[in-house]
Amino acid sequence: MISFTEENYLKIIYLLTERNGGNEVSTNELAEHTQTKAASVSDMLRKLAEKHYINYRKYQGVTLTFEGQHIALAVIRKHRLWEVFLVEKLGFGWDEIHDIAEQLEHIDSKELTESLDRFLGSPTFDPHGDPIPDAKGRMPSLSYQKLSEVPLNQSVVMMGVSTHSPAFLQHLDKYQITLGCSLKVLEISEFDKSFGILLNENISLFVSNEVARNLLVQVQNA
Amino acid sequence: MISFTEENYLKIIYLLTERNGGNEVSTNELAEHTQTKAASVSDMLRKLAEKHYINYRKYQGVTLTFEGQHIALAVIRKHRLWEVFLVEKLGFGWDEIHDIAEQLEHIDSKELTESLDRFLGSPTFDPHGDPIPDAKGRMPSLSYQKLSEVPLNQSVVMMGVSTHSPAFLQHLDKYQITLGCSLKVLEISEFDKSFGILLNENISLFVSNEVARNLLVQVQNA
DNA sequence: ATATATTTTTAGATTTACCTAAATTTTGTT
DNA sequence: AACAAAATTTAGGTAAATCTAAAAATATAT
Repeated sequence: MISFTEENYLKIIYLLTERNGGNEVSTNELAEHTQTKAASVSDMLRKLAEKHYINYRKYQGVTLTFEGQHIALAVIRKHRLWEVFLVEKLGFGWDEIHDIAEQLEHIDSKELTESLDRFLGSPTFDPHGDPIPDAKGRMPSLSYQKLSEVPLNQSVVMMGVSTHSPAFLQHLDKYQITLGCSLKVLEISEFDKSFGILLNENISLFVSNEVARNLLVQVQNA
Repeated sequence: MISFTEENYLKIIYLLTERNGGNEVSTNELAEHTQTKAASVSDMLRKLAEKHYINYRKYQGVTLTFEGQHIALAVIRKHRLWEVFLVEKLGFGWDEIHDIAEQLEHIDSKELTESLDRFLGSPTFDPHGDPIPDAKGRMPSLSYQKLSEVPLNQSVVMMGVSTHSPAFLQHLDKYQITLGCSLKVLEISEFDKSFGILLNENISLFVSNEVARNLLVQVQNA
C-alpha cells in the first residue's frame, strides 16, 4: 500500500520535474513544496527509492521511475477531475478549489474516478487550463508560452496559469481575464516590464510583469 | 485538529450508541468495529476523553459528549450525502458505495458539504434509507421495526436495512426488495422462523429470518 | 459468595512521518 | 586548487496509532 504522504511526494515530484523541463528535482525544492524540512524529505526519498518509485542518487536529486510516474499521474488525474466537478457541478470559483481537490485526489477507487470522468463528460482540461491525464496515465503534452515572453503586437489566447494561488486567480477575475480570452500585447514598459494589453479586442488594461509571467498563452489557431 | 482516526471512532460510537438504545458502548464492541485490538481502543478512549469528545469511566464504556456528538453527526452527514451522490449522480448500486463513502466522509470543507447538499436537492435519506442529519447536526428520529417482528398478515413498507453488507444488499436486489416496496407477512415458519411474504401485492417469496431481522419496515401510512 | 471466565487496562514495543542538530558532500569563488 | 557557502544526509528524538503480553477489574456460575 502507498500512503497519502507518499502519493503527495510523487505528485509533487512529477509537477516539479515537468516545470524543470525533465531535470532532477532537488531536496530543497521538495521541502519547500511539501512544507517540511530538508531532513524529512531525505528520509522520504530513501523510502520512495526503496519502493522503486523514484530514481535517487544521494545529493543528485530525484526523478520518477515508470511506476512512480504512473502513480503520480493517477493522483493528478483525480485532482483535476475533482476540480472540474467542483466548478462545473457545484459552482465553485477556480480560486476556491485547490485545497478541496488536494484532499479528494487521494480517494482510492478506480470505479469512482472513472464514473466521475463519465459524469463530467470526460473533460480534457481542468478549470485552470491544465490537461487531465487519461485513465491509462497518458498526459497530453502542451507547449504554451508565458505572456511575458510574447512580442509586441502579437495576439494570443489565454490557455492556462502557472500558479493557482487564490490571490492571483482573484486578480484575474477582477480584470475578467479568463481561459480562452484573447490578449494582444500593446506595450511593454521599459521601466518595470509591465504589460499593456488589449483584452478581447475590446478593453485595454495593464498587468504587472508578475502577472504576465504566470499567464500561459498560445498564438491564435495554433 | 481532529484526526481521521478520531473522527472514525466518534462516528462508530454514535452509531453503536444509537443501536444500543442510548446505552454505553463497550471497548470490545469498538475493537470489533474499528478492526483493532481492545488495547488500542483503550488508548484511543483515553485520548478522546482528554479532548472531551466522550464521557469515559474506566471499565464502564463510553458515550459521546455534546461536542463529540456534533463531530460524529457531521461525519455521518457527509457519509450519507456522498452515498446519495454516488447512487443518484454516478449510477452506483447501493451495495457498492460503502467503502467509497468511508473515505469521502472525512473530506474537510463545510463549503463542499453544503454545496453538495444543494446539488443533490437536500436529500433527507440516503440510498439505504438512513436519515441524513441536517447542517446543524439535527438527526430525525425514526421508529422502524424489523420485519422479523411484524405479525402475520400485517402489511408494511420497506424503509431501511440494518446492515450494509454488500452480500445482503445484493440478495435484496435479487429478490427485487427495494426501499418503499410493500411487504405482507403471509407465513412464519415454525421450524426456522423464515418468512413467507407477498412483495408489492404481487409476488410471493420466502426470506430467511436472518434477512427478516435486517429489514426495517413501517406499517402503512404511519 | 467465591472461584473462574471475560473484559478492560497498562506496560512496553513498533512504524510512519516528522523534527533539530551535527556531519558530510557539493558548489561557487577567488 | 582550496576554501567558504550552500545543500543534503545522518543521527537521534517525538507523537500518533497500532500491536502483544501481562495485570487488574468486572461479570458469571455454581
